[in-house]
Amino acid sequence: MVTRELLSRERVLRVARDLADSSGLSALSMRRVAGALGVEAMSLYHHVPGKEGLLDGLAEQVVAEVQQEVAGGQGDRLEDWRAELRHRCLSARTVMLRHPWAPGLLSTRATIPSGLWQYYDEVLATMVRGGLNYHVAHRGMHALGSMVLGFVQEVFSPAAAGGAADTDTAEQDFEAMAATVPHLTAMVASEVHAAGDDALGWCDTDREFEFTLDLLLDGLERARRGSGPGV
Amino acid sequence: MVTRELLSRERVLRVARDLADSSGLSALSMRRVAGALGVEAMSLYHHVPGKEGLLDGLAEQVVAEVQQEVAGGQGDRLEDWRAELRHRCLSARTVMLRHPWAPGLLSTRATIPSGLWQYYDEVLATMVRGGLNYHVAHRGMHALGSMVLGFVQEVFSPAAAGGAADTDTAEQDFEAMAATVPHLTAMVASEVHAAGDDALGWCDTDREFEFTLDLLLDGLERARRGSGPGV
DNA sequence: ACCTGAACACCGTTCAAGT
DNA sequence: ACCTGAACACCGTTCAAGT
Repeated sequence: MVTRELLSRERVLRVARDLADSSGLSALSMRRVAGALGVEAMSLYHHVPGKEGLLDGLAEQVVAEVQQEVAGGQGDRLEDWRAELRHRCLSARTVMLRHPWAPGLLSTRATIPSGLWQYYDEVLATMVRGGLNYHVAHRGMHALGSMVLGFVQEVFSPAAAGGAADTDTAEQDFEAMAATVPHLTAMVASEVHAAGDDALGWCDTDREFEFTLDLLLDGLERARRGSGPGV
Repeated sequence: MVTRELLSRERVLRVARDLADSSGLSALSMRRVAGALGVEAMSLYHHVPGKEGLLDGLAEQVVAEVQQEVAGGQGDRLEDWRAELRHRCLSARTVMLRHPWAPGLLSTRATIPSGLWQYYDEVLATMVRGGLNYHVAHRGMHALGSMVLGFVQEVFSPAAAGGAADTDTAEQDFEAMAATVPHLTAMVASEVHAAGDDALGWCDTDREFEFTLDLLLDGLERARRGSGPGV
């Protein structure tokens, strides 16, 4: 009889990632992952809270991989904020090309992978360091959207996943947030204050959408006139 | 006994859309759709080629709905290309807000909904009419990406859906394309010619990604200096 | 032609049982 | 504690049978 390596959350997620890489997301079943580990499907439940939990773990793993890629590409932090964000987007993109299923996975998660808060806080910090005020930075976050994750989409729309949006969360642990994602917290505070009484309007998605749209259209107009980024 | 309305592809798709609206994409099963129609699951196969075919039909239906929204919003074609594209993006967006599952569905289809070719041809035509040459227009198509569909993502990455990319299709029915999507055909021809010997490089996705990225970063830099679109 | 019942090969997950 | 077998409630789809 062969001494089998012990099962673990890490081992389950690693095998799941490899299976997705080789056969696509749709081939990811509990039974299939278990099979690849030489184990019964039910054994997975001791290391992962069900299928949805496994997918959440996979999403977090991808975010971590992006962070590694960003850090690995260069030791020092780039001085120019645009260069830094550019590096981040391109690094993220190589990760997404490695895992073509990742954008689809990330965009359908009902809950945001925990590591992503920190990631976005870093993106925001880069903008603020570059001299963007919170308002412009806020729009910048929407505009770059999931470009900082290496693909183009409004990353998380829980409604799309079939779940209801949880609007309370943001306020709920506001203080806990301040410690771990200081820039995001400050931005939200600043934007809510600027919105005045209309607290719900602090993140007017329609307006963000139009901002991004105009950014692109204006850029294309400049390219048309031959003064855009290297064509 | 009740005289039952005859089943039809249209009726199946309509009920499927309503079911997705009310319960999300994950609730869409052949058995559930059939149940909503008061019929057995197997009956659907006479009007729709399986589950995947039903989802394809749903995707086409959404594209058609976008076209209707674009046309309904205004009788005449807007004179300014930017205003026209802006109208298109915002119209598409209201459709996506109506069907939150649509972006996720569209982005995971293995084959492109047929109506979309025409739609994109119209977008391209608008750019060309506006004075963008094919090269800039090509980049514009990538930059606006799925914004013209009301959400932000590189729309179709068949690889993400678990299927292999079909690189032959584009050349295969090139001549048939010329009739139905003249602008797209002309653009492809122009870009392939410009790429010279490196025929594979006519659509260098990496370069398109960077172009869009720089468009956004440059726009944000302008906003930082206070000269961007209305902040 | 259109619809159906039974059947097949899969799912995710629960639960009581093993070690 | 960790893993398992059997079972349950679901899937998509095939196929022979009905009308």
